[in-house]
Amino acid sequence: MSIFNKFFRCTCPVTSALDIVGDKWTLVVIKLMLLEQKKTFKEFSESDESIAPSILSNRLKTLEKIGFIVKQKLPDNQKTNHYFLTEKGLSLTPVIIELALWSHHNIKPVDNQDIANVKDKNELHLAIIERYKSKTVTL
Amino acid sequence: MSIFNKFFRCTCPVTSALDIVGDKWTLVVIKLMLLEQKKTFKEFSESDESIAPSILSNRLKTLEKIGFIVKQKLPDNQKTNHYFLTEKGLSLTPVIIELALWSHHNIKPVDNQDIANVKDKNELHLAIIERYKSKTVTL
DNA sequence: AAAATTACTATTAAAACGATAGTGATAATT
DNA sequence: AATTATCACTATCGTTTTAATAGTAATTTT
Repeated sequence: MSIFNKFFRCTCPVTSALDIVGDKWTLVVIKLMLLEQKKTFKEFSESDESIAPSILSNRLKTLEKIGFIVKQKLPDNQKTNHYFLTEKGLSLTPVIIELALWSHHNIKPVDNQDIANVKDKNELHLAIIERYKSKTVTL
Repeated sequence: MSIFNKFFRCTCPVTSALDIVGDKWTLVVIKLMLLEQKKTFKEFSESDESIAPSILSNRLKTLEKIGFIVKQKLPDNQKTNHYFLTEKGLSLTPVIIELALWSHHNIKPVDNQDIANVKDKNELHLAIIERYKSKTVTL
C-alpha cells in the first residue's frame, strides 16, 4: 500500500504516466535540462517559458523526490545549486522526442536540426542522452 | 497575429505542444478513444478514470474545436453522440505509445501484449491506427 | 404515457497556477 | 573589512483550473 495508491487515478499505465507528467510544467522543466542544458534555479527562471519561482521550486522538489533529478552543489560554490537528470529522468527522453516531432509537424517547426531531419528515432534518442551526459558532470 | 500568440507560452515547439496536451485529461481522453474504443459521452464517463462530466464536456469541446476529434450522430439514433479521432488526433499516437512504454518500464507494466512485447515501434504505431480505423466508421 | 437513458449544464468547493515581493545565505566588489 | 550584488528560494494572494455533485432537456425504450 504505497502512496501511489492514492496518487494514481486508476490502474491504466498511460493514465498513471500522466498522473506524474501530465501537467503544464513537469515536462517543460525536464526539456530545459535535457535539450537546453539548464541547471540552476536562475537558469530555469530566465528561460523563455517564464516559470514562476514558486512553481519552479515545487516542481524541482517533486522531481527530486521521485528520483528524476538530483540536486548538487559544486565544490567551489556553496551558493548555487545544480540540478541533474538521473537515469530515471533521462528515460523520459523518447516522450520528449515524440512531443518535439509532433509539434514540428503539427504546431510549429523546430529549429533543432537533429529533430527536424531525424531519420532514425532511436539514434536521435541515444545522441541526445550522450550529449546530455557529456555536458554534465557524470553522476 | 492568431489566437495562438496568446495561447502559447513561448516559441519552443515542445513547450507549445504541452500548451495543447500538457494537462491531466487531454491525452487520457485521446487514449480512451485510441486504445479502448470509447466513443460516447457515457462510455467516457464510465471509464476507470472517473472523469467528471464538466471536465469531459470541456475537453471534448476543445478537442473538437482544434480539430482533433469530430462529433457525429448515427442515422438511427438522434440522442447519442459519437466522437471520433481525426487524422490530426491520430497523429498523437506516437506520444501515447511512448508514454505507455515509459510507464510499462518505469511505473506499472501494461497488460496490452502489443505494447509489452513491442519490437518495432513504427509497426506498433501503424497497427494501432489500423485497428482504430477498422473499428470506427471511416470518416 | 411513463420510465429510463443519454448528453450534457450549473453550481460550488478545492486545488493548481501565476505574479510579485521579500528573505537569508553566499559571493564578489570596493 | 565592509558593502553590494547575486542566488535560491519562500510567502502571499489573486486568478484560473479542476473536481464532485446535482439537475435538466431531449430522446428512446418499455
